[in-house]
Amino acid sequence: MNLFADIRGLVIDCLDGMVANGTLPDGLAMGAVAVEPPRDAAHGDMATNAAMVLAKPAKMNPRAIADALAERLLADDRIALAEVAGPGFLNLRLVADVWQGVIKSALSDDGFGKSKLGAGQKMMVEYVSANPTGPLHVGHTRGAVFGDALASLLAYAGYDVTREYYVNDGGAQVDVLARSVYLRYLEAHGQEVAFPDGTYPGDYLIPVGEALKAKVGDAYLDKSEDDWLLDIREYATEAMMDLIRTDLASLGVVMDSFYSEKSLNGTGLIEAAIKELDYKGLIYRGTLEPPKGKMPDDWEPREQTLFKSTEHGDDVDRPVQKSDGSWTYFAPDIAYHYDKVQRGYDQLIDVFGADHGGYVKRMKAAVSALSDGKVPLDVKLTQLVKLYKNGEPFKMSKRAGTFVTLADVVEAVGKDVTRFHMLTRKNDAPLDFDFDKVTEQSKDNPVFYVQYANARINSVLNKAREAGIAVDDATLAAADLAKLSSDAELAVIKKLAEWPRLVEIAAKGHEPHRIAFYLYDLASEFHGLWNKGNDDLSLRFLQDGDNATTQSKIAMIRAVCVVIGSGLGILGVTPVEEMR
RNA sequence: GGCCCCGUGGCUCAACUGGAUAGAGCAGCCCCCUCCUAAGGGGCAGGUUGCAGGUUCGAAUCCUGCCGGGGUCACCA
Repeated sequence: MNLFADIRGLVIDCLDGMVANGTLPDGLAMGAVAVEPPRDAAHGDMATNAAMVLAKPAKMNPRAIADALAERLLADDRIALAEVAGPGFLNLRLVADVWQGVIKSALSDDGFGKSKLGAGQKMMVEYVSANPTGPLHVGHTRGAVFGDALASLLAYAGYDVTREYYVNDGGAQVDVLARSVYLRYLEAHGQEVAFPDGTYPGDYLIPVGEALKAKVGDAYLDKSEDDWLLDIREYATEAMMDLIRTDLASLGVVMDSFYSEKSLNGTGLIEAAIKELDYKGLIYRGTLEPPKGKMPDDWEPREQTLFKSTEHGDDVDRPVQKSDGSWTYFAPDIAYHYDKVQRGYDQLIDVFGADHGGYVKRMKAAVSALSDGKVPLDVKLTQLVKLYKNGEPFKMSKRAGTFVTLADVVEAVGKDVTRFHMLTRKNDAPLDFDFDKVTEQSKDNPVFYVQYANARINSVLNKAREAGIAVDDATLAAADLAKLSSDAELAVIKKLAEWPRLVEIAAKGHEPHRIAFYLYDLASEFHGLWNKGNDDLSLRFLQDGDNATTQSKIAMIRAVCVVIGSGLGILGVTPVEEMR
């Protein structure tokens, strides 16, 4: 049940009726007609902009449209009041039992708020995709949390979602990894080793070197790189992916698939993708201009194979082959996205770190070209995470050893806090992460605030059970909900009614942070009502000696609990039943 | 210099994608605990949405130009 969608449907029906009897002209586009919660509760329960959007195309006075529309709406028994306000808004007030029905729906629907918006469209969310050369750090953590919550949100909104990780196991960086592991392997054999520039000196490779020794013994000692590079690369990459999978699991992130870059090499897939572009006339040999304004010292003109990405919105054409004929990094990426298109996805989302911002236009150009503009690609960039400890910012530095990994973060503050906190900001806004503040148990910590609401509800449920009152959902859904008629209670119910609509807005915008903010608002309504019970005993949830009223009130807070559970579920956060 | 993102009370951020009087939290001041967890709630104060134009019934939101902050910029991935 989506009350706002229902009422919008009613508005559209009324407008159609007005077209049918000649009040409105034919052929009006109704798409912009919206039914929204008002910013100010004094304006009523819902507002529609129908009169204002239609005034111009209909060449009519908005008030005339609004008046006629109001008359028709009032004929519906859900509408208690419809009045024209401001520049032509039509403010609606609904009869109380419509609101009370929201609770029934929340307690008995299978997934109140679940939407069919996506209509089963195939959607791929690619995220994390960190190089398999080491553990995940804080930046990856944000991308992982964001991508994962977005995927869950889309699934909740009715899309058929695949979560995929693109494994960059085909480039030079995995050779570097292999050499670094080889050094650790020598070290495991008791040799003194130094880590020259261009190798990874991190401690995390020590156990990999030791494990390699345990596996192959001295087989690679005193051998040239040609003898071991491929084997060790394979071995080390697997070890790193195990590490990464473990990191992700500790965050509650589970991918549907890992797609290997290496699997594109030597299989003709890159060639096929480039050929497809060539077929569309988008591949040519040419020489790029040097970048404007900033001339690299060692710039020299080179003839390369280029992709005419400018025809699909990019600023300059991009090389797919280096001057020596080998593929650039971009080529397998094109092939990978071509594969996504061929696998039949209707929409693609890539989640990148902000440092990949320069990559967005060419990737979109590639997908646009390869799908003939049919498959939209949305690239979401997650901004920097700024770390604080004791209120002081501290920089991450590999050299100084202040390298903060995903595992560090999860260990310090836990999965739930990490996830929720990272979703309380839009993806394109920088995020402060203060190790002390995020675990603080107070109101300025949204994680806690929402969890506390949930815990309070559970506490009341327990008390009710102890008092021998039935509080299972079926009983509650059948309670006499007409008893919920105070303004304070209706305010909570109205917030609940927004949930299905909010899910759709968040899903359409690819904006999971809206879920976090909504949950905070909902918790706020709940805490407010709770406190009103201190002054006005009739607002307390447990009404001594009046089980029927108690059950109706508990039905309401149980509905809050259901929505908090669904919302936290989307964010990947476990609701707590008790604070401690 | 080109491109991308950001600029909203002292601080950190929202604003339902163009809607009504721009909302929360923190910090400040004032109130509310014999009572379902006060780990909470209520109130006061605080704003020319970086600046200047434009588009229209209507702009924090869209367009143009500046200013400031961040990211990124050929044969790296």
